[in-house]
Amino acid sequence: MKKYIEILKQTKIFEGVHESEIEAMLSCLNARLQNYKKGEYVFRRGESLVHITVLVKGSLYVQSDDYWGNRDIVNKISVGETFGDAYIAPGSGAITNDVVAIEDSSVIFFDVKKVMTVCSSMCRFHSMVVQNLFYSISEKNRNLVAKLGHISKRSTRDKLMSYLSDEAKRNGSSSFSIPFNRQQLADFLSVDRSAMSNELSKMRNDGLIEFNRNSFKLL
Amino acid sequence: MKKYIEILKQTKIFEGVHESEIEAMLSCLNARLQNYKKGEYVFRRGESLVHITVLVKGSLYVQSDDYWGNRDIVNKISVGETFGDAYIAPGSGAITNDVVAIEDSSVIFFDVKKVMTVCSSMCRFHSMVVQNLFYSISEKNRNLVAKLGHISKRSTRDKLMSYLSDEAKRNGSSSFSIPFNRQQLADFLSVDRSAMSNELSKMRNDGLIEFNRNSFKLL
DNA sequence: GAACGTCTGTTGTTTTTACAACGAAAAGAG
DNA sequence: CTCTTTTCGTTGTAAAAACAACAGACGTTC
Repeated sequence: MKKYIEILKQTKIFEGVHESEIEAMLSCLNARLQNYKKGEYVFRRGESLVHITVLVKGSLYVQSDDYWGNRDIVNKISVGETFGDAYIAPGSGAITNDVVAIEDSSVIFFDVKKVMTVCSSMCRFHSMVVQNLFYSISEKNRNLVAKLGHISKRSTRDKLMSYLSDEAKRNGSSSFSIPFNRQQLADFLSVDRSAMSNELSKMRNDGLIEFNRNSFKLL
Repeated sequence: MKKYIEILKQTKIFEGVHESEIEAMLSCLNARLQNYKKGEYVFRRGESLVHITVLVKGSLYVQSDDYWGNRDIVNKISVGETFGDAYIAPGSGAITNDVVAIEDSSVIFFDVKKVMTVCSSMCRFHSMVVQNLFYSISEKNRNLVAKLGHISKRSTRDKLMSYLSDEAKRNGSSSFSIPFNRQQLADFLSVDRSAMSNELSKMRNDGLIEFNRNSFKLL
């Protein structure tokens, strides 16, 4: 597990915590490392979470399938990010989405009770980690609101424009790449893939955008 | 401001903090009370937030209007709830929604720096309030995910079923009232009001639901 | 109780999206 | 390189949603 300290050091929840202190916290917080093969489930809908989880290798999707097989990709988790944070508060109930490995991945679990309960020796780090958790979930919250902003647009074109202009702003450039292929983007925006492809072509014909595969440019 | 201590005591972010301690914190955290008439804006899109805000009287909508006047009601704020939490972390940027009073309302502002910075005399309350804030925003996060679950359904009927069954579960009964009129519900689910009304009628004809105004029953 | 404004349900029309199916391009495997 | 699989764009058709317009129910005010 020690080989991942370098990665943990760069995560949001350990921001401001020294490397040596992280190492000390690994045992203090009952840290546990778990590996997953591509396609394996880290969490399944309905489970209760009692750990703070950090992805230290690979990548994950937070997704949910409805009765009819429509897949909604809620989020993509990259190395250094935590996930499931929203469900570690008491009384949160079970998680409503699946978390699945897109590639071979590794996850570190921290005992949530140990993190939340202030002890005498490490108060400083505990309160700092809790504060970092707050900032982290704040950011996720804002991302969810942003996604809601995209999806709640009435037409497919507006959804695309909302998403693409948001990505352009995030990248600070009118040219950028997106982390989705067409099917994944369609799932993310909750629209039909072919209809979306069609709409993208129309937008290109209308001189609004240029694109090639997952590279886009706003005009 | 003291007359609202009873209300603050029952809020999530002051859970576990004694009444007398809250009173002490009011001045310590630079609390400020502000009143709003129905229709007045508490926050406008583009502002930067530097306060933790608690609604102590009335009710608010978090909403956003797009260029074409389509209104998306992101959330309804009731007495005792905090709002804007997600934007008080450093580097959050400006808020993306408006917050407007539905009726005459009162809001208490707390200095976020004072809350987040641990001082010597009141560490215990500070860390508790930060933890409570974390739990609070966790809950909002889950609500956003739930709303995303509704909206990302493909058809209007599925959106309604998703929302109504969620409300039924929340109320622990197949009969319940919703806090929206038709237009507001349509805005919440990002669909057309008349089309939604139409679909509700079809669902009644199909024996799925009964309803009268904002009272619903699942069959 | 009469007049007014708001909310809700209904209908017909237009526009948009979903769906299904297919060929071409790209990526990957052997 | 060749074969296979995946991804992407396109098209026609069917289904669904948006839109516009209106009438009845309900509430409020004077």
